[in-house]
Order: sequence, then structure tokens, then C-alpha cells
Amino acid sequence: MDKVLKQRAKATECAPPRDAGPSPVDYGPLKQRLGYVLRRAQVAVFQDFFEAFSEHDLRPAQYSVLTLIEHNPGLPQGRVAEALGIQKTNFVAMIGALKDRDLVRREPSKQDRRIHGLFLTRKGETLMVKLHKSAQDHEMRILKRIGESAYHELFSPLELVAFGKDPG
Amino acid sequence: MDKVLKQRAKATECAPPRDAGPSPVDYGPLKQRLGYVLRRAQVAVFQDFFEAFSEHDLRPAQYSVLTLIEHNPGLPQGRVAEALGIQKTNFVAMIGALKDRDLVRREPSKQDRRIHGLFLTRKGETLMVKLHKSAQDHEMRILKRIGESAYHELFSPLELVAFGKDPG
DNA sequence: TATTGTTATACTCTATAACTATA
DNA sequence: TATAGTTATAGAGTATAACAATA
Repeated sequence: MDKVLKQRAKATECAPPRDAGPSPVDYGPLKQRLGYVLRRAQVAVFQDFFEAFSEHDLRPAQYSVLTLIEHNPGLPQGRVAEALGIQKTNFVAMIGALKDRDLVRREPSKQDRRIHGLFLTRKGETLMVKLHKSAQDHEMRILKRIGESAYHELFSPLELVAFGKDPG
Repeated sequence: MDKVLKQRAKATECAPPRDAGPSPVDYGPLKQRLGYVLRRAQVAVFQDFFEAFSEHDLRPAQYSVLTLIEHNPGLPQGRVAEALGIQKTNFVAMIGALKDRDLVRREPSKQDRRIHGLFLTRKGETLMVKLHKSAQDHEMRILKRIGESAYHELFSPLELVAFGKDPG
């Protein structure tokens, strides 16, 4: 970090030779690959999210699970997993962890005892208020970082890529 | 899959009750979370990429490594890793795999024998032609899926998110 | 026989600490 | 002492097969 500053200073001293620092890397066609730029962008956003949510000891996927249950109380476990693109087999441990923390409750259906509906506990509902606040703060940081117009331009085409349809 | 078609047919039969299939899931604020939509979009794009590159037995990250080496022959291992956002410690095995397949060559610098420059082998260079073609076909599939305008709208704001600066 | 949820398992990705060889 | 690269390891994330309980 300090090294960059030193190099800048040096370049200012010996003005003419525009050789400031190591030669930049040529990304070739990489930045024309949607998958690559998408991946790097996702990692950058998750990094901020992750730091913001470390105080709650929650990962992005856990926030998405809790949010879906909050808005669809009683939805069968399998349908929650499916809606989030998580395989049911990997979803078992996720729900287990949230249940162990007393954030989520599982209730077997009386009509079909194979089905286990998911609900937030009181503690879970209370926590969601804080989580949504943290999430909104996080969104605003990203917005400030890239500018309002860039931020708002992203959602519509991204949903098209992700879900194959417009925002709806 | 067939189930959806059956439900559609049934809904068409008993026209009035607009109850076609299970009630849709409410995503709540999730689709207003840039990280969530970004993640789902990235997964969707990688899925197509992954299928397209399975014929070459290459993963997305490996394609990015080969492309960077192709455009920066001799670049030290650590700088390749850094440019791609990969930790040097995890990069060792990646390069090892590509070297074992005779796609990449490592050449110790004569000025500083700690540094190992990376180069494509002949075989690697030959392969890149096919890889770039597969990658371009993949891009065109995504473009067709979401439309030209949505596709082109994405790059500039995504680069801002990912790298903190405009396309440049 | 099909569906919901489960266990076991394996492979990839990512992160940290400690090491080597060079400088 | 600092840097480039390495090893070992542990934790997530993701994928498949096989199973129990229920319908």
C-alpha cells in the first residue's frame, strides 16, 4: 500500500519517463466474458456483505433462507430449497444450524406427514429486523461505491440472466 | 418438467379459477439485494460455461488462468494469481494441474531465482484457439437468451462493482 | 410406485499458518 | 529482514447415491 505511494512520488520527481510501477496486466478477452466479470463482481459484493454480517455470525445463504421463510411461513423445506437453488440434500444441514440457533422451527404437516413446513421463531423474527437493516446499509455502501445509475442499471438485466424473466 | 405441462393443461380445462399450480414463492426483499441477484446470475452463466467446457475438461478458473498467461507470457506466478484474485497458496495446485497436462510451463528467472515466470506450452497455445471459440459461442448463447441490449448493459456497471473502475 | 426428507460421502473452493529458498 | 513460492490443513459449497417414512 505504502509502496504505491512511494512509486507515485518517484514518478512525480522524474517527471518524463511515464513508467509508474510494474507494467499492468493484460486481461485479454477476459473482461469481455460475462461469467468472469459477473464472478468478480459477486465476490466483491459478498465480501462487503460478509463483513457486515459477521457481527450476526450469518452467511449470505443463511440470510436468504431466513428471508424466504419470513415471507413464506410454513413453506415446505423442499420448496424453500428449490426456490433458492439449493439442493434439498445440502439444505438439511443449513436448516439444522438455524434450528440449533433457535431462529427457525420445523412443523410437520397434519395432512401429509412427509412435509415439514418452516417458520421463524420469535427470536428469528426479532433478528430479521436487524438483518434487513444491515442488508440495507450494505446495499447503500455498494450504491455509493459505484454510483446510483450503475446500481439501478444492474437489476433488470441481472434478473434476466438469473431467472430468465424480467423483474416481475 | 412434465408436471408443469400437465398443470398448464388442467388450468386451461377449468378456465375461470386462475389457480395454476402451487402458489408462487415470495422472495421478499431478496431480489432487491444486489448480491443475491448477482450470485444467481453468476451461477446461471457458469452452468452454461461449465457444460460447454466439459469437452475440454476445463473449469472457468482454469480458462481465466490460461488466458492471462497467454496475454502476459513470463508473468511471475504470484502476479498471475493476484490479477485473478486467487490466493498464491491456492494457485500452486492449479498451476500444477495445468503443468501436468502440459498446457503451462514454469521458467525460473535468471535475475531472481525466486521468481517463476509462466508460459503456455505449444500444446497450450494450440488449445487456446479452441477455448476462445468455445467461450465466444458461450457468450453468444447468453446474449441470445437475455437479448442484446440487456447483455451490453451489464459490462460497464459490473466492472465498476468488480474492479472499482470503468471498463478502461 | 412416487415423494419428502435424511445420511454418507467426495470433490472443489477458499482461508490460515508455517515452512523453503532465495534476495 | 522481506519476498516468491510451497505444504498442510480446515472449513464452506456443491454433487451423487442410497435410504426411511409416508403417501
